[in-house]
Amino acid sequence: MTDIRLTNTRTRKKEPFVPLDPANVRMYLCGPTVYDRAHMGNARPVVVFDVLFRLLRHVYGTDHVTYVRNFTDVDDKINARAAATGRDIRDITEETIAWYHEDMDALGALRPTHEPRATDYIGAMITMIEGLVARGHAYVAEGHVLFDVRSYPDYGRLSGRSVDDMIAGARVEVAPFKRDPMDFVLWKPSDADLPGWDSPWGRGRPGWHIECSAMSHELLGAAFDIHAGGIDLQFPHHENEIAQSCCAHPGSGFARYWLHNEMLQVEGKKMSKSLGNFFTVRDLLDQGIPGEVIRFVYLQTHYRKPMDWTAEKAREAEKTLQKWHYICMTVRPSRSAPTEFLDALADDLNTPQALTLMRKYAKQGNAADLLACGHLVGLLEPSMGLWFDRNDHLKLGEDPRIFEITSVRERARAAGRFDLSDKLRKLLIESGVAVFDHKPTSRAFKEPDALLRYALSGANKAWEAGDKLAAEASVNLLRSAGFQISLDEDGPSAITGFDEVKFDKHYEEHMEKALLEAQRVEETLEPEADDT
RNA sequence: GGCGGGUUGGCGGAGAGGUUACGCAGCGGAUUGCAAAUCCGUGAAGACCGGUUCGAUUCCGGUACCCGCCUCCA
Repeated sequence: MTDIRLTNTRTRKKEPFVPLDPANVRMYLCGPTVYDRAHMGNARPVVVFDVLFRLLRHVYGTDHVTYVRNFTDVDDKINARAAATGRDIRDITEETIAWYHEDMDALGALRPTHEPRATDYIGAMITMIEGLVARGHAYVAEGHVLFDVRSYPDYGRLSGRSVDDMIAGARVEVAPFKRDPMDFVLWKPSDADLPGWDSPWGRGRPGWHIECSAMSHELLGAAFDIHAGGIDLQFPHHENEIAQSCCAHPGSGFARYWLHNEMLQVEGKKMSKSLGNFFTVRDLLDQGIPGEVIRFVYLQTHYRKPMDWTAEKAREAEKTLQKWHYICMTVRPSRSAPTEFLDALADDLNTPQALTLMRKYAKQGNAADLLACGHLVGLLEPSMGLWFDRNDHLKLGEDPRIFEITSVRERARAAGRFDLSDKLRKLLIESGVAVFDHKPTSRAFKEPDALLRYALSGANKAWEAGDKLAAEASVNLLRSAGFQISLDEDGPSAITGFDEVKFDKHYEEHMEKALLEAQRVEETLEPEADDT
């Protein structure tokens, strides 16, 4: 069995991963507060811990891993959003959850086993808080219930700070009713305008932190294996979760391995609205950057290092994935990924190393392993590769006409009739098919870009040579294929748009013509074939 | 002020106390009837100052700079 090693923030060490129960490995990831589209930073933990989920399923068995990722759908940010827009809170959270699913699905993240909503667990939170009060770890003050950090000696251990240190340089909110400035709210009163639930302390709502403690307890038990999230959650969120959970369930130990991913930057700077480099996953998807490409970029940086999102990385990733998809088009994945690949992932999720190995397999032409590895990290999946098909990279043979014409071309080339072969190639390219001739064989697939390259360079060359008619012919060809382009005194303009429907129509018409021509060529070749 | 992370060749980005990371770009070459592509080779690094060591980019200490958290934040 693959030995997984993970860096545990709690011990600051890379440790062998030993689950409490190999038949039910349990992990919890802090999910989003649902009031807005997920931004690029939100998506990083989702993707990297999705790889962990996949690895655990691979090692322990698909049915032996329970993965919980919550939705925090009660929070003052949501209330503020509702107040600002006049919308119903439930509308906002429902819509945001649907968006979240759309966007994370696009990134190839598997849905967790459970996606609990905080508002469905208010009762569990109240029970937990009652327990904390009963054990003397929490106290009621002015309608609030507060956690007493001094009652938990290990408070600060996860983040490596002591209560006294924190207070020293701190700008903590010193509410007069707090026994200690670091005490945090478990329950707070709601006025009539705010969402609220009846509780022993009056109508109110939970504070931040308690929802994760309650939900992880309900779904995973008092002790479970992995708790993950962004490093920014280390303090105070995770620290407070530990304090609550360990005090509510003494001796349980709560989560055993704490994993934290480093933060995301954009072009070397912190992502922020004021710098104008703030964007959501949806923004990138809408720009036409496929989710699979975004995922690849995430995986190319180790999760415990700061990651920089750049347009350049996306371009490189897209190129690599194009190549890989092409290589894998006709193969089935090998039964299991190579050991070295699993070892890379098992070594604290070394995804950059894993991708390097995939490059190696691609270079070796080892498509079966490449594909198997891809599936293990959520790449090259049929559902994710849709963008590849959407770009009309259809495999050889998928359109039987391309296959037929290509066969005729191969025979023509074998017979030394390059004139006939070239004629057919031209027809293919003008139809919108990319053609690559190799020694005896040839491959071809539908690809608008091939026509674009061919006609655009043709138009430019003709224009420079002063042949306006030829330039016009090339431009017209492009137009007929759905490319928006104009021709004026300065020559051909840049492409300003692409109409896919128009292209498909163009493709169909030209393909029929090319097929007829191929049949004619075949007749020409026939006698020679018989003579030989 | 406290806590934590980072600093690798033109760019991205790993591992390993001593041996080529790898990818992109560059350069050189091969191959190809043409187009497109493909293939091979190759230079280049580890912020700075000390220490440990036969030997450190890799371990230890310090300095500088960058980033994050300490207040809602993935």
